[in-house]
Amino acid sequence: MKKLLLIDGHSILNRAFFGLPDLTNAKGVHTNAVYGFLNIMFKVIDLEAPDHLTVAFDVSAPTFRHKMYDAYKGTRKPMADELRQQVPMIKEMLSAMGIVTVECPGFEADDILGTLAKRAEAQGYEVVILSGDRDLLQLASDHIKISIPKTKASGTTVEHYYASDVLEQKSVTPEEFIDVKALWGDTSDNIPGVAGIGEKTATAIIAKYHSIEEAYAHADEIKPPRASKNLKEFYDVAKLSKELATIVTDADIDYNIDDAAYSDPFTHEAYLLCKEWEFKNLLLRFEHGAAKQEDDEKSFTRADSLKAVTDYINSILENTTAGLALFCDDGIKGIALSDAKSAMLYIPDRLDDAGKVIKSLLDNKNASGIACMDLKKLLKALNGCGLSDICGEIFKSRKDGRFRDISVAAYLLNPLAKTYDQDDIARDFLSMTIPSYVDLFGKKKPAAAWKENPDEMTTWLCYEAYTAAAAAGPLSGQLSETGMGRLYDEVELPLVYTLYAVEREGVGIDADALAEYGNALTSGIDELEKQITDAAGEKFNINSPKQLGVILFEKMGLPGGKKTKTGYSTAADVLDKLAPKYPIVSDILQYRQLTKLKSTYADGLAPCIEEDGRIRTTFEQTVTATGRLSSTNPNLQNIPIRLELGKAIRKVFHPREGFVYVDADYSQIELRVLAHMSGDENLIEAYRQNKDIHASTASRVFHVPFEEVTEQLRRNAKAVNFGIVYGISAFGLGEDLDISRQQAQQYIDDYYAAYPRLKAFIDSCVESAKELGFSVTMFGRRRPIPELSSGNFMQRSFGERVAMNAPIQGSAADIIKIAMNRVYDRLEKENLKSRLILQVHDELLIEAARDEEQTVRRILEEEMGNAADLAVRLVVDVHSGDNWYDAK
DNA sequence: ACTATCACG
DNA sequence: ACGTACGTGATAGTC
Repeated sequence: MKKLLLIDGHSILNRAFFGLPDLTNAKGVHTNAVYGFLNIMFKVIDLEAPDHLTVAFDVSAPTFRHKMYDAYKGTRKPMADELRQQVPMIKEMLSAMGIVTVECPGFEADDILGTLAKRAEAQGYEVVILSGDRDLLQLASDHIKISIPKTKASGTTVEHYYASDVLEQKSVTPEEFIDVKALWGDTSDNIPGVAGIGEKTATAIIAKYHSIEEAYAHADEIKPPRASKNLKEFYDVAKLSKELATIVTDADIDYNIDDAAYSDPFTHEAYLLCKEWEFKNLLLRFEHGAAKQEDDEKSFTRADSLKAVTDYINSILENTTAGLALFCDDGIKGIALSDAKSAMLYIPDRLDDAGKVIKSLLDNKNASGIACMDLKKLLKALNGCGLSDICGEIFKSRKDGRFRDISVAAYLLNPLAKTYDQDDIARDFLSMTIPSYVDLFGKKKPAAAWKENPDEMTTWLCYEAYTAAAAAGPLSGQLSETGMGRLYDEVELPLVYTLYAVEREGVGIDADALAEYGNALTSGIDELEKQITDAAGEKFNINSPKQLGVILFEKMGLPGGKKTKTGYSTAADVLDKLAPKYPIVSDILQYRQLTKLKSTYADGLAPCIEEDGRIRTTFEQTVTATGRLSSTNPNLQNIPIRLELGKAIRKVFHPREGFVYVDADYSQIELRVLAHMSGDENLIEAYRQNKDIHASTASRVFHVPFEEVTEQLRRNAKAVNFGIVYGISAFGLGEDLDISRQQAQQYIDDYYAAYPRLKAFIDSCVESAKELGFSVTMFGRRRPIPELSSGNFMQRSFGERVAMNAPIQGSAADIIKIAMNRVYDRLEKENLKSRLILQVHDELLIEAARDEEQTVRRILEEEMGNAADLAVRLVVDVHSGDNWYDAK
C-alpha cells in the first residue's frame, strides 16, 4: 500500500526552533529551525519510507501561538525574528528538494492536513501526519497515524497515534477528542471551552456520553455539580468551541497527490543551500544523490610537456583573467592555470621548468590579469622554492595591479566568513559546488595528500586556478557596486605586497636573552608555587581553574561564589578584589602573570626563532570583522607592555648591527577618527587646542574647570572615552569603573550633553546599520551586522555596540593600512636600508639604519600623519631605541 | 573540540 | 526584563 507523509510545516519548524540552540552560519544567518526541521523530517522519512510527501503551511502570520510560552517564566513572548526569518528559508529548501508545499488562503495548516489526509485515506493510502500539535489527534484513524516528535536529551524520538492509541491513552476516540476540547478549551488556540471544566472532567464526560450534545441531554446526571451547571449555562459556548476545534476535512484545496511523489531530494540546489547554511551532517546525505553529477565536468587536463603548458598559456589566455595556483612543498610540485573555462595542471620535473612556465605566463601580455586565491602565500612559495627572481618580478608589478587576490576581495565583500577557500568562493560568487579540501583529502596534510592522492590533487589545483580565474570578474564587479573598488585597488591589494615584505623581513631576537628571561621566570614561579601550596595546605594544579576554585572557595571558604557555567570564576577581576585580604590570592595572581609570560612568550617564542636569529609572524589579512590585521605563528601583536615585568621581554627584540628601532604610534587614533566622523565641534576644538583629551572630557562631563580636573576624574573620563569607542553601555562602564549602573548612565548622559554632535553621529551609526544591515568606515569598508535584526535583546544590543564601534575601529584600521603602504613605498623610493618590520594596530616599527634614523623618523611622521585628511591632526609619537623596550 | 584565562590594541 | 564593554591569538586544562 502506498504511503503519504504529511508535515505540519510551522508546527515542526517551531518545535525545531525551540528545541535547538541558536545556530548561525558564518554570515550570521539563523539556521537552527531549518536545520532541526530537516533533521526531524529525514528521521521520519527514514522511519516511514513514504511514497508521497507534502508539507502544509498556514498562509500568513503564523503567530506560533501554540507554544509561545517561555519555559521558565510562563510569560508570552513575541515571535522571535530569528524564527520568522527561517520561514522563507525552509520553503526555499523544500522547493530546492522538490518537495511539494501547500498553503491555502482561508484554511489553516490543520485544515489542509485534515483534508489531504482524509482524501488520501479514501484513495487507499496509508497516511502519516507529522506535527508537534496534539490537536491533530482528532484526525487519527486506522490508516491515518499522527506522529509527534519529542525532543529529549538523548535525541529526537517520535510518538505515534493511530485511532486505537488515542482511545487507549486519551480514553476517547479521535472524533470524541474534539468534544473533549470543546469542553476543556484551549486558551492558546482561542477556544473558550466551558468554565470550570478541565481536562479530566471533560474526558470523563465525553468518555461516558461521547459528545457534548449527548452530554447536554444528560446534563443533570453529570457529576461535579459545577460542571453540570456550567454546561447547561454555557452550552452555546461549548457548541461554538466544538466548531472551532473541529478540523476541516473537506476543504476545497487544489492538490493532486500524484504531484507529490517523493523522490531523491538531494539535488544540486539543496546541496548549495546546505553548504551555505553549513548543515554539515546533512551534506553527508548528498554523497549518493543527484547533487554531485550535476556539476559541469570541467575540462581539466594534465600537461604532458613543458611545451603543452606554454602553448596553453599562449593560445588560450587571451584578454581574459588567468587563474594561477601552485602547490609547493620543498620545491614546486604542481602548477595549475586556468582561463575560467578550462584548466591545466603541469608537474615540473625541475625547478627550472617551473620557472619557465610562470615566466611565460608573466610574459603573456594577453592575459589581462592574473588571479590567485592567496597572493601573499604565492609570493612566499615562489621565494621559498628558489624562484625569488620571479617573485621579485611579480612584486615589481604591484603598482599595475596585474595580480589579483581573490581571498582578499571575498573578505572585503563579507568579512564575517570563516574561510575563503576555493569551495567557499565558488559557492558564493559562482553558485557552483566544487569539492572542498576535506572532500578530497580528509584530514591529510597537503604534502601527504600530494603523494597519496595525485588525481585528487590535479582536481584540487585545477579547481583552485579555475575558481580564481572565474571569480575575478564577479568579485571586481561586486567590489565596485558596493563602493569598495578603491579600497581594494588602492589599499588592500597593495597591502598584500607590503605585508609580504614585512613578514619576510622578520624581527631580530636575542635567543640567549630570551632563555635567560625564561629562567628568571622559572625561579619566581617555583617560589610562588611553594608559597601557594603551603598556604593551601596541599599540592594542586594552580593552572586549573577548576582545582583552584575548589581550593579557594570551598576549602578555604573565600567569599565570591559561582560565576561561570562550569563552576567558580577565578578570573583576574574576581581575584583582584580578594587580593588585599588574602595573601594567597595575590600570590596566585603573581603566579598567573609569571606562568603566562613563561609559557606564551619565553617558551612560546623560542621555537619560532629561525636560523638567522629572526622571528617571522604571519599577518592575516582576511580574519577580523573590522578590517584590522591579525598576527599569528607567532602573534607579535600582543607582546607585553602594560606591566613592567612583562614589558621587559621587549628588551630581547633588537635590531641588527648598525641599526636602530624607530617606533611610531598614533596618539588616540580612534577618538580622533570619532571627532572627524562625527564633526563634533567640542571634541574637534579640544584636539585643535592640543588639550589633554581625557582631562578635557573630564572637565566637560563633570562640570569642573579644566585646571581643577583631578587624576581620578581624568581616569573616569578616560574610561568613558574608551566606552564610547567600544559602543557604550551603562552596564559595561559601571563594571569597568566599579560604580552603579545609574551612576554610569549619568556619566554617559553628561558625556552626550557635552558632545551633542557625537551623540547624533553614534545614533546615526546604529540607525543606518539597522537599515542597511552593515556599517561603513571612512574608506567604504563594510561590516555586516546580522545581530541587529535579532529578536534576542542581548544579541541585538551587541549588534548596536558593534554598529558604534566598527566604523571607528575600522576607519582607524583603514588609515594605518594606508600608512603602511606609504611608509613602505617611501623607504623603497628613497632607496633606504631601513625596513618596516611590524604593525601593531596603531603602531609601526621600523628597523632603521643608524645613519637613516632621522630620515625614518620624518618619513613615519609624514606618512602616518598624512595617511588620512581629518578634521583633527593625526598625531604620531615617535621613539627610537636599541631594542623594542627602549623604543616605546 | 571546548572553556577559561590573559596578553595586546 | 534582558545581563555585556570593541577587536584579536596562544596556552593549559578538561572532556
